[in-house]
Amino acid sequence: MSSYQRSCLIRGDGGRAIRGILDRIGDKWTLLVVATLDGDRMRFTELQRRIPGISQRMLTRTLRHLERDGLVEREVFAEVPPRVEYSLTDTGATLIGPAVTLAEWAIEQNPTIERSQGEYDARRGGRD
Amino acid sequence: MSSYQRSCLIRGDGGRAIRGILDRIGDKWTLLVVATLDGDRMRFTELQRRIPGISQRMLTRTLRHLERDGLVEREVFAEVPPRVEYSLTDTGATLIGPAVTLAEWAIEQNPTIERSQGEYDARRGGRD
DNA sequence: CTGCATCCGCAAGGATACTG
DNA sequence: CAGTATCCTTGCGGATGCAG
Repeated sequence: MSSYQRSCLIRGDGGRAIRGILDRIGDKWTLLVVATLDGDRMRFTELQRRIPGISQRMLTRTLRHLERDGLVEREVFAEVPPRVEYSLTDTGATLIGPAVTLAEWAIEQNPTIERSQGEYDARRGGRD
Repeated sequence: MSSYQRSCLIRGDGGRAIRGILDRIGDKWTLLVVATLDGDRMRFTELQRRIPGISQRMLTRTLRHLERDGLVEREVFAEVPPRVEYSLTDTGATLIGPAVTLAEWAIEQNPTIERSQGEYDARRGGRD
C-alpha cells in the first residue's frame, strides 16, 4: 500500500481521527506519563519524581484524562497515609508502539530538521 | 525488543525528542497539511480548498513552520497574478509513515476509548 | 492570488496555597 | 501522600482588513 493511499487515513473524515488523538496525546505531558508507566505500576509521588518538571496539578490532570480514556488504571488503597497506584491498561499499552515510532522518527530526523531551521533563519537574517 | 525497552526512546533525555516533535506536529493543522500534500504538488488556494475550516492565516503559518523545518518546499513563480506551489520534501514524506501509524491506532482504539469515557462520565454523574 | 498586520477570546499550563 | 482551589501568564487560533 503506497504512502499516498495510506495518508487518506489521516485526512479521512476531515481529520477527525487524527485530531482526536492529538487532542489526547498532543499535550505537554501525556506521552511522558504513558512511557513512564510502561512496564511499571507506580504511585503518584514516584511518577512525579520520574518526570522532572511536571507540577502536581499537571500530573493530576494528565492522569485523570488518561483514566477517563481508559488508558491508565487508578487503584486507591484505604490506608493512612493514602496510597494510590497507577498502571497502564491493556489499551494504554498499545499506545506505546505508535508513540515509539514517532519518537524514532523525531530522533532520526532531528539533525536534518535543525540544520534546515538554521539555514532558514540565516536566510531571513534574524528578522521576525 | 520489548515495549518497555523501546519506550525509553520516549522518555529519553527527559522527553525532549518527543516534546520537539509534538511541538512540531501536535498543533491543529500541521498533519492535515502534510497528509494533503502527500503525493501532490499544490498551490496555496488549492491547499486551502482541500482542508475545510482552515483560515488563510493558519495555513500560512503552518506552511512557514513546515518550510522552516525542511518538511515542505515552497516554490514561487514570478508571474502575475503570483503563483506559489508547495510540495513535501523527502524528509517531509518520511513523516507520513509514523503519522499513519498513529492514525491507525486512533481509528482502531476509538470505540474502546469512547466507551471508557462514557462510563467514566456516568460514574461521576455529570459532576465537573 | 498569496499573503501580512492587527485585534481578541479562550484554554493550556505554571506557581502557590490549602486540605483530607 | 495525594490531591484541590485559585490566580496568572502565555500563546494558539479565529476574524477581519489591508497590500504587493
